[in-house]
Amino acid sequence: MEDMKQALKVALEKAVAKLGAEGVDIPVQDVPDNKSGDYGSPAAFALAKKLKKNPVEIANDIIANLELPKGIASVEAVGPYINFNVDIGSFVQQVIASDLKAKPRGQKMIVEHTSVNPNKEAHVGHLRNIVLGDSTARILRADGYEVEVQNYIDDTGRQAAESLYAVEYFSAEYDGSKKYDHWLGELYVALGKAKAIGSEEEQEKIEAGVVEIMHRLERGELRNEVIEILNSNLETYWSLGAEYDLLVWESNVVDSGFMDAGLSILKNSEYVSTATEGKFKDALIMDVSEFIPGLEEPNVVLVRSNGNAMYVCKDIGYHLWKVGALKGLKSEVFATQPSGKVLYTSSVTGEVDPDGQSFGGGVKVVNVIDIRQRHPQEIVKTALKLSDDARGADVHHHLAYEVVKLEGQDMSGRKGITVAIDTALEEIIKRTKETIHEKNPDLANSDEVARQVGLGALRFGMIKSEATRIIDFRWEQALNLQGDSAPYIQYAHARACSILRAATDVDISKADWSKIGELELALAKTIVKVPDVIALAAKEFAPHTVAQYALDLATSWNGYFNHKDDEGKPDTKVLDSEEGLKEARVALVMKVRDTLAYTLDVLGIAAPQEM
RNA sequence: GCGCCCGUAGCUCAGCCGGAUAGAGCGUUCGCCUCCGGAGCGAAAGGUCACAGGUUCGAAUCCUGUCGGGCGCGCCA
Repeated sequence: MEDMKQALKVALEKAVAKLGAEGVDIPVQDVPDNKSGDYGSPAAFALAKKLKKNPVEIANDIIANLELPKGIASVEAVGPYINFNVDIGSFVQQVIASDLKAKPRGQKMIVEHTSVNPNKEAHVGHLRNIVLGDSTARILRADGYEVEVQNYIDDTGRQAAESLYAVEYFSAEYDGSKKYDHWLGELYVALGKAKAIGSEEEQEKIEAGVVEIMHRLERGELRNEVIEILNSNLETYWSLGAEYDLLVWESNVVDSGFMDAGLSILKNSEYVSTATEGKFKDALIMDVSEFIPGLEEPNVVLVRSNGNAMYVCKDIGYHLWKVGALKGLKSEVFATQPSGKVLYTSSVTGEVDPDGQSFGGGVKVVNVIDIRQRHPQEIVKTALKLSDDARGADVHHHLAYEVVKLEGQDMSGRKGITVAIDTALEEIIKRTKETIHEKNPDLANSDEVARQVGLGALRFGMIKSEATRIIDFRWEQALNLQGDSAPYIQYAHARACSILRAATDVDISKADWSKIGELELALAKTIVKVPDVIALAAKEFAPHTVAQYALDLATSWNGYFNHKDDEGKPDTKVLDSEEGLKEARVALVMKVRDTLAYTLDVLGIAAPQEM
């Protein structure tokens, strides 16, 4: 059905060819609401020079030579524009019958998101990452890709070490009175404070303690301690509806030899060399100047002159594995997630691709990482290019998102100036419960619905605008359940469900499509855009386009629902419609409901039937 | 200094691979439940699309420059 524009394009190109202008690309677009026609083309403008005629004349010439494709009722020239009217009945009927979902492509995309340091509770800055990543994964899946979601666990980093040392330093004992990661986060912040205000000896003591923990982490001695934190974090991620295929631990990337193997590969590149003189003497450096603009220094250090590899080498090794240039990451079952999907984890004691799984080796990797990490991401990307991978630059996409501020202020996990995801979710669900109590006190499963609506609102706020926008997290705004929000869309869906509950005895096979009109057509024209919207969002890794579309569709449906005639009386009452029209309208409402639910699902937002 | 991102209504944002009068939400004002759900709908008011050039039949959209704001550019992670 989305082929309508394509069909018009072909028809126009044929007509244009007859006029002596072959091989011209003819655009077909939506017609603005105030003009007559459903689809239109400004083709005449482009041909004016070539044919040496004025556009209005050309438009008429084209129309004279045009064979209307099936489903088009009429064509007219509106000034220089060529506008088409579809056959309303057959168009709407076809939209309703069409499958809006993409076919499988047989290609695997690897999406890495979350990747929160396992040392504290996740906050609303991380929320943006998780929601963006999870939505992107869902969009890619909807566009026909197989998607493997990975969550990278930095188990050898300083942050985890600080938190674990803080427990020791304060001789703290976990008593279960609060969530483990929250408890640990407080100790982490307290340790930072103790270090900042402590005496020199105290600072040295803390530093020595942290370093010792780091060594133990590197030796893998504290895996269980990290798992405890991770489990606590996972509760949060799962509560958001995010799930993963594989946890990849940094220490396992090293154990698997990917870092060394990656360096071996890179050493074959003419851009990588060991400096024999100058400030990088004895260090392994990579010349990135051809690939990354805006650097004063063209070289980046991969291995220090003392022989220690830079952090980015681990990332390079990991990514070479992601794209299939390295193999052999061992893994095993880690947990069963809320949906029942099994989560695997990298592990030295596991095996390569257990249970018939096939991890890694994606045609493309998408990394959801904040925009400040752009530079190291560029280095990884450059390394992939230099690794002789024929697919070149396109294998790596950094989905860079701007930071989240808190009431206009910078957040800081280190200083504890944050709002935890758990807290935000709890608050918004509380607010939603109040709203339900007020508007629909008899709602049966109100707790679950409140969770779905509250979570939806929270997620939607994170993806409704472009990733390149700074988000200012403000409570007043976050707790608002009206307007440009998920509840608005969910409400539209619930309304459609409400009608359909009362329409169970309607036999839609008795629909008389000749009875429907412009109002139904407008709705159908919005519905039919879904595949294009999903495809564009997948191509550009832009979840916000789906969010904006969902709002459009809900608006379109709400407008239809509330439509009144010239005397101010409702004229779109589905169930009060005459025979034939009623059935057609019910069929359309079903399509609206399904499409709203589908787009919400692609955004990871539930569509309750009542709210 | 160089590079990247952002600048559209009072505020928060869509629109940006060029097309017809620049669209929402919040806020303000007015109206709409004897009508399938008012978390909704309709209307009013609110815009030199930062500024200046350029390309084009046509520019919020593409190019150049300027001005504001943010971020990045380490033998840190």
